Amino acid sequence: MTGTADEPDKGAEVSGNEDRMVLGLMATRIGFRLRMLQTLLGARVVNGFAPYKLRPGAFTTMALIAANPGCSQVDLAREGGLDKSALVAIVDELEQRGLAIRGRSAKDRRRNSLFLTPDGEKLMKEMYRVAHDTERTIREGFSPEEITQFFGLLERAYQIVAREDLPAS
Amino acid sequence: MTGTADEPDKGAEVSGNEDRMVLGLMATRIGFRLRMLQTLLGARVVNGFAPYKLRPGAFTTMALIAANPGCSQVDLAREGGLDKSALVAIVDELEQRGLAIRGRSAKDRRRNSLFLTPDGEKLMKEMYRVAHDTERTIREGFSPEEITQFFGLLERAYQIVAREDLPAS
DNA sequence: TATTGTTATACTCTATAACTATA
DNA sequence: TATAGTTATAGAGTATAACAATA
Repeated sequence: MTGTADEPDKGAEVSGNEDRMVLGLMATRIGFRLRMLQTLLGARVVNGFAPYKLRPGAFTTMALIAANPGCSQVDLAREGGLDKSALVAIVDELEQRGLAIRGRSAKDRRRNSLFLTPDGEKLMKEMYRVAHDTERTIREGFSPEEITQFFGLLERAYQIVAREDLPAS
Repeated sequence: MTGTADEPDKGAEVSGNEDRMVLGLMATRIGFRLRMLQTLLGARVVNGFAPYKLRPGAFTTMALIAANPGCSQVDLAREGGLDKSALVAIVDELEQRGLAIRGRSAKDRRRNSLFLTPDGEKLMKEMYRVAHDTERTIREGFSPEEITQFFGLLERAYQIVAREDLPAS
């Protein structure tokens, strides 16, 4: 849009530090460290899941349905960090592929009660192994105590933030 | 596309567990815990940065330029987890707002040497406080030792994964 | 031949709002 | 009036490939 590259001070030749990068202030940002690690791991998972031709979120959705048979789509949206509208397409896909079933709740007929089919259970477990394998070397590089610490800190941090975001504080 | 909602077994009324959700297999997935926490923190940061009318990545870019004056755009892309093409728009914006300068490297004239202006330094520090504040209660909920552990584990996990993704293993 | 910066493009993901049916 | 599910749409972010300049 505004390609003015002929000012005297803009194209000036300068010399600065062209060595290895340091993180500076970003080193103390939890969100930044989280994102950097997740970007790398997420790319691996996308790669590993590619053969299954399922959209992102399908595996998480299947795993949560398996752990909570009969749950509703809003339950899944909340727990999986997605919007409820995004879940429609995911559940559509799972149903069309014969991996999940949309039943109707007997108690509240607005809600869908979601279940995995045997095929869905099987595929979910297979994808879990794929996903878990992308983190294998991290687990191998950590001691069992460190793994426990890591999950504990992640869980506590999440609870702190989630609790604050709920009420009208 | 295929809205067949009249099979007898699809709309069947069923009853399942409609209580609180559990994570099941997802509880042991590092990537899932990372994403859940980051989704929450990211929303806070987006919210806090809204008044500045800068695109996501602009703050990270400024902070990394400040820590590495004279760095190039590919340096920033690699360190910030972005594509180099995404950085063009960000640096364009920073330059147009008078927050950063694109100099030309004297050693390698393909490279831009990036610097923050005094205004850029000032704004970057202000935004750092905003971002840091979104994580305040996590830090307050952790002991100093736990904070150190948390960053240490995050850093080690990142190094493990990053090291594997580089060579042709 | 490889790399930096750039542009254009296509694609995906997400966010929003509106609508329905139920409560 | 509020909630669950659905749909449509617009917007933002990302990835890809191609190109020019330089190494």
